[in-house]
Amino acid sequence: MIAEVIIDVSASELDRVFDYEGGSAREGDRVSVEFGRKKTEGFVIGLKEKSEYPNLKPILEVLEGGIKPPLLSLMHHMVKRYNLRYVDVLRLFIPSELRSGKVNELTETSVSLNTALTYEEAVSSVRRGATARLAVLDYLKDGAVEKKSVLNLKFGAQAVNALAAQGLLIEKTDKVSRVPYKAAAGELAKELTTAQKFVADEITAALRKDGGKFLLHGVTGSGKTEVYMSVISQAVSLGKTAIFLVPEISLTPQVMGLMRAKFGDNVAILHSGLSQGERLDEWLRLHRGEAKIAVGARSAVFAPLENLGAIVVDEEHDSSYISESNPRYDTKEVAELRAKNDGAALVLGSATPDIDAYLDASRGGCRLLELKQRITGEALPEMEIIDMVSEVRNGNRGIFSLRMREEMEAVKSRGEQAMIFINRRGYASFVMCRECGYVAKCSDCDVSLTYHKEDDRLKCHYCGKRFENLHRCPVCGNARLREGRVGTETVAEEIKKLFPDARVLRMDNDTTAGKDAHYKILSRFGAGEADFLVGTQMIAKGHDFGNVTLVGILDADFSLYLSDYRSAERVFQLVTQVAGRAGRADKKGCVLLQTFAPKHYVFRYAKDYDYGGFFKKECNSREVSKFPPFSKIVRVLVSSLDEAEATETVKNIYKEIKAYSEGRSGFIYLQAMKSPVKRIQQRFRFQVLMRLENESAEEICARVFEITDKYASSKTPCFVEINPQSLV
DNA sequence: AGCACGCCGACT
DNA sequence: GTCGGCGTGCTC
Repeated sequence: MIAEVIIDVSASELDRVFDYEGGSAREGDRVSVEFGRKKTEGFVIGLKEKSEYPNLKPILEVLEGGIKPPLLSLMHHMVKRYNLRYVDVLRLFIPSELRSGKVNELTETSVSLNTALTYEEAVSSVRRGATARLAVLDYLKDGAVEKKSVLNLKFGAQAVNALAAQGLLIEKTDKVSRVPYKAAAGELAKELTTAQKFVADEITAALRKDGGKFLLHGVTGSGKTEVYMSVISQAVSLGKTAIFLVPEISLTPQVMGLMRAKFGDNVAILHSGLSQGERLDEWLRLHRGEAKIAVGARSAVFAPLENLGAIVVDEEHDSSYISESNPRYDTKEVAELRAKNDGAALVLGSATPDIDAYLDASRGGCRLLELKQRITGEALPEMEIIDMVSEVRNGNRGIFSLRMREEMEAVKSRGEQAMIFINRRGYASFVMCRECGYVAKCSDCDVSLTYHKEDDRLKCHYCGKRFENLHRCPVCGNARLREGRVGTETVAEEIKKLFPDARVLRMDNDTTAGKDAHYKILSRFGAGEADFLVGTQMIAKGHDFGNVTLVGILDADFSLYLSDYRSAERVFQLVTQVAGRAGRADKKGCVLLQTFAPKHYVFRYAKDYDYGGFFKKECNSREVSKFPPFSKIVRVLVSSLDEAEATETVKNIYKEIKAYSEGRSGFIYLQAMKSPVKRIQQRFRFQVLMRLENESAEEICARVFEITDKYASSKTPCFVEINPQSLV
């Protein structure tokens, strides 16, 4: 047999099939081959009888960790759908630890008495006075099996090794898995409510047949998690496997604990927070079929499982499901493909579904299931919109409205807690000269710098570069500098000013650098170590704190006016989610939302938790203006260190697409331009932006892929994004 | 991506 | 005369 091999080297020139003498290799095998005159690794993606090439080299070795057939078919889809390289997709399927070969599997040797001899015989063959050796034999006399490491520690390695050399002991070496969060425990789900049971039954019924797609729309606190758990355990009890996807940020020990408590060793956790060894072992447990449930962020959709029963996507609206770099893909689309191939049930769950997903459901593309009540039966916390325009008119130029301050005071005096949400980190979002208008900018990116008071430096939020703080304007020398807008740091400081004895915790990208930092901050807050938690969106994700009775949302209009068709949707999702943090358990909570646009429809619907109303309104306006999901936005992004080369390339690409667009329908909009952020990390960025009719998008994209690939080089990479999350 | 082959400058 | 610069082209 001839094997079609993709070489494991990430370069576009090499990303095609090379034929090898296959030997016993099978499809999906990871193999070692000679390529050129170097030994490399590769993946067998196909087998055939004949090759056009006369002298083929042989496959040298089949390595561990091959790709299972379902994933191989997924690879083909992804390569085509997202215009990706085979290698880049294949690499998603295999943990990097396995490819590098740097991380080894852990082994453990256990020791017991050689059963061919009796204890007495063993003792008699040991020199008298060899107390350590006799002690070892005594320890093992009743047929005990003990880890060698333990015996070594107790009696000394010398004694143990000597006995083993004499043949008095039997050594047995096993592979052991490093299982993360072993000790983690969570509260097991209570019995399902009627509503939960109904929903779970619907999904399980499909799971028994040939799958199907479901959108589970459930208000915050309606117990979606219990439904997921029930579905997954049904899948497992039918002898199938399951994947549970969560947004990047919510992969906390709490979630693990819950999963471990319910499924024990049957669940494997795949995420970046694990040590390399743990990651490899968890993956191998799935690969070998020792674990049947994979939990993780988006890349866990590629878990090496066969016979899938269910894929659950929690918080399906979350933007972390879309990979925006390197191999770009949409996890939900991939999950749908996988589910379809395996006849599995796909469950997308959210309190604020993605407009696309909800539209799909309302058109019958998938089954809509709803949970309208909180498990506790309580109402959702009351939301109050505070008009900051009138606040300013009344002379309050501070960060907090009067109402907010009162409520904060009240919460504090009752010994309860508050969460204050602001969607900007740092202290000031820009530093500007009052005299000449100079604004401090990053040297490598075309963005203004943010002042961080904590380390008295200016930071670039795009590339992370840090700069000395300015004390005078570098252009005119003026010392009068103005700091614009507030961020998490400013808010935290302001609270301390207002309530000098308040304990304030801050949570944003800057305070969560370390491993598990998220969790640490949240658990400190949960333990009542602070009265206020100030944070960016990361505080919004499903953590329950019973003592939180106030949620304050500052500057809720932050992104409403960005030229992004999705901004209203994002604000709605965020506000709803943040609001859901208030008043769980037995205490009534309230949500205060400060905005300069109190009449905006987003807030009107968010206030009443009226997702349906919002959806209708939003859908209408997008249909009228022909924005997704009623069209596709496609962008070709070109970047280069050399500005002239970048412009040249964009022009060429634009010209070809333009020529192609003429005399054919499907283009709503087509234009070449500078990217909104002209430079990032020293690279100049230009783009061709287009909006396409849904019907012809696929065909046009295929052509756009071709054109783009023609002009892409390593010096000036070009890539195509379909419905990008942000147009930066 | 590597690595070899191949054609022009400064070196014991 | 040779050692070595990295441009170009190939890898089943």
